[in-house]
Amino acid sequence: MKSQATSRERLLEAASELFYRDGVSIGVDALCKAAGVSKKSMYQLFRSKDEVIAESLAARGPYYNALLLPSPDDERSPRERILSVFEREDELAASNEYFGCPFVSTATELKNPEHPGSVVARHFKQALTDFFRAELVRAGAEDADTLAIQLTMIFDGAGARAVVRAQPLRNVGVQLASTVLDAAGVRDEQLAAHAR
Amino acid sequence: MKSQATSRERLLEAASELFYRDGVSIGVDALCKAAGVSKKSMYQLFRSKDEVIAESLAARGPYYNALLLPSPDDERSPRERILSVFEREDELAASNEYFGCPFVSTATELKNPEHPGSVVARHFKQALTDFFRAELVRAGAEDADTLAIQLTMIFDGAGARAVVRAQPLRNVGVQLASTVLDAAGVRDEQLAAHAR
DNA sequence: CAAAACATACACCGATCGGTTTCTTCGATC
DNA sequence: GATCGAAGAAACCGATCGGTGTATGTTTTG
Repeated sequence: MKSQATSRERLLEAASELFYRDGVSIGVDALCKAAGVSKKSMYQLFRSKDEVIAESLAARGPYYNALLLPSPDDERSPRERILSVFEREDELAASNEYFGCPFVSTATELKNPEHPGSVVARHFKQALTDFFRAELVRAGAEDADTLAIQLTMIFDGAGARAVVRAQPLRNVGVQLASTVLDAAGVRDEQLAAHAR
Repeated sequence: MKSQATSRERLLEAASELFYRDGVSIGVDALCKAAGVSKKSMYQLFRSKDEVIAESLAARGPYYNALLLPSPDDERSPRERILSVFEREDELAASNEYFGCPFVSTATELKNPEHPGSVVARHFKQALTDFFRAELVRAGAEDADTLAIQLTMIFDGAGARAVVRAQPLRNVGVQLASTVLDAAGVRDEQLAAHAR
């Protein structure tokens, strides 16, 4: 027993890290070596490298959501719950190992929007938008759809800043999101589930 | 004479297009074939493929700026000049051949922030921020530095939306930028060079 | 203990990678 | 018309690409 995780789990975990850190162009040999799994085994667990890309990205979803999103029993106001996402992202970006949202990065590298990995990325981004939308609805905001998209754009814009390694100014994303919520009349005092 | 452009020009132009459309992983052979230049010639015009990447990106800068930024003798208000950038981006994104900002895309693929191409990308983003900042100063906005960064983030967030091919909702970036300018008190009536 | 199932290491496949070299062809100069 | 340099086509280099086949264990199962 070299580890209690299955070959599949080790493979997906190594893939998540390597594809994010070094790009999806990293070779299958290097990936298998890092995972401690033979190529043969990999190819009978997955049909192709592309499938590994897509599945490792999909597996990253819940983990990444847990990092970013407030827990469901976090009873702060919708506004605070939304802003906490940008605070989390800001913390991540400060850690020097953050090169932007992994889903956007991978989609950027894959180019082809039909690639299974791109589909996963699109779904994840929609899930983030859905989270924002649900909170905005709870807060009673008008035009929650557009606002949710705008918040997602701010999130990815902050990610792009990390990608190009612009000078790290803290909390710019949080401030920007605050401005948008202010303009939309989403305030702290609004109680959850008390949407007018 | 196969074309009036020099080998160098043809190479950089083909590189700009192929690296953007297919990614920087595209091979040197394919690049040279597309440019109608022999590998031999390429390697005596440039030291390495990495140098071609950086120079083709740098060459794209002025062209891309001309596409996005209003001309200096465009006499609209700073606010309108700023918003026009997001309108331009929105038009680009609608064209189905736009996969996000080329500079952010390339930096994402390169991973290494020390790569000459990443340096060029960082400079370009700073130039865009500088444009926003100059307009904001002209409009008399407070905290022009932070606002300029926020506008750049919105720009790149809209680019990320194009990358993941989210459902194309028009003018979301423009609206978002408007909201931010409204909140900052940057209005149309403010005349250029009449900063308070 | 034997048999079957599995996972390993590793050679191998054709293709392509970034980069170099050789040879040829062409056009300008004297 | 002879000479020279620039540029093109293409072979070549070792390395690596995604993917497959084989042969040797190592477990699990009966």
